[in-house]
Amino acid sequence: MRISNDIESCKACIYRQLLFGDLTENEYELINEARTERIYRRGEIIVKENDPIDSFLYLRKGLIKLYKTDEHGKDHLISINKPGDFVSLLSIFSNQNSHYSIAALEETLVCDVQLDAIKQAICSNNKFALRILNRMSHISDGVIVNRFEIARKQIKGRVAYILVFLADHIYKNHEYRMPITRRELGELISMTTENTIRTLSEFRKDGIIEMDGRIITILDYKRLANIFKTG
Amino acid sequence: MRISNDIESCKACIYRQLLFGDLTENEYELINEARTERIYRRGEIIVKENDPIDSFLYLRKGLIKLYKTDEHGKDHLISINKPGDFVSLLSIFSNQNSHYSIAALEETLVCDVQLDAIKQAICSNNKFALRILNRMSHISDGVIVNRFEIARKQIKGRVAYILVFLADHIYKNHEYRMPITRRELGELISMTTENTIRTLSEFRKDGIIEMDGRIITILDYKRLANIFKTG
DNA sequence: TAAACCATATGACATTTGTCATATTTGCTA
DNA sequence: TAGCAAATATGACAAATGTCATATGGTTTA
Repeated sequence: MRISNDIESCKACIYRQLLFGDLTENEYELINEARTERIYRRGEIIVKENDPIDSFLYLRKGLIKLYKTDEHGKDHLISINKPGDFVSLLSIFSNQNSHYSIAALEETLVCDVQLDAIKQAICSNNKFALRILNRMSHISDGVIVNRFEIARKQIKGRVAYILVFLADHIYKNHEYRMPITRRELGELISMTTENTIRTLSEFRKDGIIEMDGRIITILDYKRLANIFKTG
Repeated sequence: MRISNDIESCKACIYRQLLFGDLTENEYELINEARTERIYRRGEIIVKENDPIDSFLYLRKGLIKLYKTDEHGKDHLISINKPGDFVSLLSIFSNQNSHYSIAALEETLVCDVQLDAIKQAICSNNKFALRILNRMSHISDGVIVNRFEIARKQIKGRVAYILVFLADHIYKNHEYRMPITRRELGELISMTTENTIRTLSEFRKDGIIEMDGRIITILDYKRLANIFKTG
């Protein structure tokens, strides 16, 4: 991880409008002074489970995984998030330590705002408070619906769901570089690595996808979407 | 469902302190005027998936299930909640329709506050805004951790998890009347009704629990907790 | 009160998923 | 660049879970 000094960049940041749009100049300056920018490389851990929460984090660029580690040391992914999903909101404001870990899946730019500054802004600006509540509703709903969709499907439906999720929501393209290993994909859908690989191979043999290492190409989107719908 | 007229009751309500404790008399009166009390019998639906959200709901008494219905008409339970879990917060403030249904598992008293009044209180009282954020963090964290615990276990661990959850969190007793059918229990742990029943029978044969219809008695809490820990 | 329906229960068997073994390829580091 | 560790891949078999059939008891409703 390295600290960035590109403080000017935030004047053009999408969150300036999306999240901080209602703040006055003064309030915005307050936030900005409590803010640091950090760059993480693939694989680096941004937050570790049980870390105390004293910052409000948001992604400016990149991709992260949210996960928990069980008592045997096995990881279980909860979600994959891109900028726009304010993941750190989930445990924030509960005055507790984080229930989750966060790690970078690719080069990721994270903004870190001291929680006290955010709380101050919430107290001085009511529209901002409502925006935070609104974002939080969206994010927790998204995570719960995702986990629900996975829980009720069998392995083919689960793999198809993730492949379509990455194509539609993350990369907006039928061809993309898979951001996680097969093992992590298994950890995301609560299946073993072997069966996850087998299912991908099956999709390849059936002509639904093409695989060249990490590069995935969805050849028959309709069929894939149907597998994911019927479970 | 019937409307209650027991408006006086809210002076002694636990939420008066827990959630509304920071409000001024005026703000509290505003909330109170936008409030209705409803009583639901076991089985009645409180909120239906896709209903527009225009109220802030909280349970005063009783027990509810949060669930989604899939395209085949099969229900999937997301959680079981008692007073203190403000479930309606989950989708609220997102300006959307509900992603979930809510139904009463026993006679349940629900307070319904017009969302506009809540928003007004958030805008006029900053401490209240932080309280709402705090509650929301807790609730969504709770649901996500629950789903995570279930996803990573096999059927015995899942059943044990729910039996312990009901004993420790809901009834605070090793003997209780199971609030859901075996089918609903299966829907909660994402397993078939048959295998859910089989697992309960196995626990009974092994002397871990006793069953008399709906009445469950945990005989060997230690062993049950161990099954739920080891998966 | 009888009939219909649903919840509980269990067996037999099919299907899905996990485990273990093994091989090859990829990517990282000394 | 060689060597090592991890990722990808596949087969054989074991274990877990689902499906279908059937039975019984309880509850609701005509």
